[in-house]
Amino acid sequence: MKNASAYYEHSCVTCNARMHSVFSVIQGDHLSELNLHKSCTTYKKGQLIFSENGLPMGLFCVNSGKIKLSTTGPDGKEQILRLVKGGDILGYRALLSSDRYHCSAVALEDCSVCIVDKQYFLKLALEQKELCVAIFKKISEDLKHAEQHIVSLSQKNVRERMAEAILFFKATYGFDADGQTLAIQLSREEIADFVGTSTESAIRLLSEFNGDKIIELVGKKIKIVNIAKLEKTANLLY
Amino acid sequence: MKNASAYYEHSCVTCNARMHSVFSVIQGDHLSELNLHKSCTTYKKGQLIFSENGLPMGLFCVNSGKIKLSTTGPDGKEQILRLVKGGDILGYRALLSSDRYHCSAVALEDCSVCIVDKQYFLKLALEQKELCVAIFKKISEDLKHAEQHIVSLSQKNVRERMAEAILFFKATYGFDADGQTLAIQLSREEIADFVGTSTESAIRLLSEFNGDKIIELVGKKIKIVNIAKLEKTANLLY
DNA sequence: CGGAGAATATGATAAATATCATATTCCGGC
DNA sequence: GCCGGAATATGATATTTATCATATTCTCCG
Repeated sequence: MKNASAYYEHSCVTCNARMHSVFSVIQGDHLSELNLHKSCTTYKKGQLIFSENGLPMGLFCVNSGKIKLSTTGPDGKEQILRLVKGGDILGYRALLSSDRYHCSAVALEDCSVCIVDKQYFLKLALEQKELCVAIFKKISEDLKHAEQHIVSLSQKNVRERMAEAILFFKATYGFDADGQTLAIQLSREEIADFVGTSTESAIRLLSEFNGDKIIELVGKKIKIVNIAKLEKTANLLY
Repeated sequence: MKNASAYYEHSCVTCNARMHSVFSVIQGDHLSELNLHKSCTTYKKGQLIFSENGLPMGLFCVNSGKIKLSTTGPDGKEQILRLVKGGDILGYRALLSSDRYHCSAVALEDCSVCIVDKQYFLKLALEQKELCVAIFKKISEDLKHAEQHIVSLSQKNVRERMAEAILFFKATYGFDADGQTLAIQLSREEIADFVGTSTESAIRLLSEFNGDKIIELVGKKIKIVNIAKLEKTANLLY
């Protein structure tokens, strides 16, 4: 894979993704100031954006593309912890707690990402109350999701978790134009690393869901054909 | 159990627990102001402090005592998500994200807790930068712990998770005066609800660890007699 | 002090899931 | 277009863990 990241120009003032991000509350002069403290980069599919144990140099703002956040377990197995899309911020936890990254971020498809200077972001977060509130909300949501994930891993079987995962992929990335096919393509291994199961079990479950007419497997893509049954299979609480 | 909570007096200015909390950064006039916006309550062992789906009315600051944060899974089984002690704050996630509680808080032993007025806390958090930073750090740490819990549940077996849980209890609450016995007493069911296993499996594992001379079961209390072996059994990464 | 219900303990069995083995298909590079 | 390695698929088996059953012990309360 050709993996050279490329610099490109993109203004915060006109940025579309910003409007869906924590920075949507920033206006006027602060916005052009923000623009002066960031640079833009593109990443090719598969490329590493930052790495477990690394020190954060800035805050990543995803302009477009999909990114996985994952960490390596004690036996070297990957665990996918979060999935990120345009409008999301990335690497904020390590930044806000003066910690190293505990996840790696890898592009799931070609991405464009801005990097906001660390000091400037921290200053802005403390000065702009609306931004501060937005960050509180963002991190609180991530904590809530993580704790819901804990409950699922702890109390649901693999079949339920797989159904839940498919619904989560849908909630996060939505559908292709057909309104049925998931707009994200993950390998079976990646799905297993999110669900918390073996690759073979993940493959088997997807194949079963296919047989049960809950989903259809179109190449590597997943089409949801019976969402009611999928929700029932997921044994949802929330 | 007699469960009437009692009001009592306790000043923030002289509060010992405060020095280990996010409010350690508050000083001078702000401190006496904080004192005017809080009230103190005691809770008996087993008493509910707040409840899943409830609306937060204020921020809880634990003065003394131990508290569990747990949520109910899809089939009614309890999941313990966090363990809290003196100096910790409680209920901040719902407050910061204008959400309802997604956990219940129950006293594991007699507790004294202060409740800071919601509006005042939010105002103070946005005005006092040091407090804001402390909150960022606190919530970031909780997110990190939650994500480490996800990795364990996903990739470790019950034996490893049980060993890890015992080490976590030790890290959170420490030992009794003998330097070996865990200072927290949980039922086997509560341990199971933290580890993510059945009560019987939890009992069996503890009994096995006892047989392996890793721990000793002194009544309902757990004594760590071979911490090196316990750490090895936990298959730690971090 | 005694008895009832809960908590703990332990064995037997069933169910869920991982692991191992082996095809089959897919896909990028030549 | 075709080759080789990776990804996907599927069966057989082993392992882990939950569930069910039944003692035993503890604890609280009258």
